[in-house]
Amino acid sequence: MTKVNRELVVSEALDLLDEVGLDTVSTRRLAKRLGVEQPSLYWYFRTKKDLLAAMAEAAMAPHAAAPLPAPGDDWRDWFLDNTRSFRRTLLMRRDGARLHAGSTPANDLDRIRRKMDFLVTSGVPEQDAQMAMLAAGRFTVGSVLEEQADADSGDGSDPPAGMPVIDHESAFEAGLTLILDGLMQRTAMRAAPPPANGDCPTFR
Amino acid sequence: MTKVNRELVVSEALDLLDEVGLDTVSTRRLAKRLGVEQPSLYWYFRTKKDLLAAMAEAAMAPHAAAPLPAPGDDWRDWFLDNTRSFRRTLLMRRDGARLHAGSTPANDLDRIRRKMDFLVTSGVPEQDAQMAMLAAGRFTVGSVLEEQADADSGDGSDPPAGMPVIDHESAFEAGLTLILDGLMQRTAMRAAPPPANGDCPTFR
DNA sequence: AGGGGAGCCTATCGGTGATAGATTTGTCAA
DNA sequence: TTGACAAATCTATCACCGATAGGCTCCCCT
Repeated sequence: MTKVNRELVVSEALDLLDEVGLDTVSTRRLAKRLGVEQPSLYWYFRTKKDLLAAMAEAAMAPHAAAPLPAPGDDWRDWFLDNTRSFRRTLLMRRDGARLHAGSTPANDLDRIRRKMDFLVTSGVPEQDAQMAMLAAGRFTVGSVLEEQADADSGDGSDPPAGMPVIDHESAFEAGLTLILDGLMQRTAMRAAPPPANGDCPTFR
Repeated sequence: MTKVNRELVVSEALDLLDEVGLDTVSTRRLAKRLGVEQPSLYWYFRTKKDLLAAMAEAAMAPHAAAPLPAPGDDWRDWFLDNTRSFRRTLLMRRDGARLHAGSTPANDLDRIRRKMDFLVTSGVPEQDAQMAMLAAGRFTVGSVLEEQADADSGDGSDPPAGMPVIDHESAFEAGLTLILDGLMQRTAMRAAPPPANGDCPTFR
């Protein structure tokens, strides 16, 4: 067979995840798919949690590969796009949010710092920038978690009895807008305390 | 023994959860604690997922028992307190957020409607109110998920190497403030489009 | 040539959720 | 009083799971 290695295990594990869902991913199923016996996997990973952590990190590759903000970019647009990219990446894999939340991901510190620096340079107070990034991330995880939970559980019927069915995309965009608007307000308050003209700042 | 019943099973299961954590809650451990053999539990619950769902609902009792908003209340204060109550309830049980997120909870439709009506009556546009409630809930779940993940995984060392350690409570309050500020801005925009006087609306 | 590690194997362990089917217990009617 | 019937619990067993112990094979480097 085509030589097993750590990367291949993770890649095949992610494909298996898409096929059967997180609860059904087992070392035996994965081993069978790799044409190998189950204990062999323990050569590459000390424990299943380690495997899941590697899967979680690999699954986030698309978001991690996204270009960092350039100096000229509008920080508001970037904030929106960055959060959307995070959501899209979580949605790419079945149970992606659960996979991500289940592992304490080794944050790419340097990347985060670059993003923070960009916001601060753009005029966002450091504290506010940090809190907003955190909030947007947690809001996104919570959102995708529910979205994927809905998709997983049966889904083959008509439960919305009197409850308005909500579009996940719209709900996400609405929440994200709330966060950004809140952040802009704080930013504007520090930057230009009393707007001279008579109208409320619209922020583009 | 003191007669087993469905409620007792759930109650004892929640105590077990606090002691050993979600991953270690097994039907056998629970049975032993109840002075009963493992298959007996299947008289009360068709499946373990059903048991977990019942646990999740019971764990939310404190939040569900909180008083509904009264007509005179300030909707901003209520929005904050309601979200805080949700968070506090999730934090009361070990792995409370995972337990909650794992089950598609049977929403108390009537209660939600009452809350929505309160916001709308207070002058918040219905669409905005709905989106903000949703956003706050998802942000809260995401926040507590990470907070409890931190608490669970080891915790016995010094990982913050160069990364600023963040206080969960502060981070939650900051994010919640962002959402509320965003919501207030939208609300004010609809209610009083151009503020006549020269200063930006501070919203109390 | 052969030492040694990388890579995989077999065998097995204790634990898990779940089912089948017998057995006890409690209650109410004949 | 007895008998039926259902609620509640039991024993026995399944298939599967993550993990460990220890052995075999092959290939590279000296």
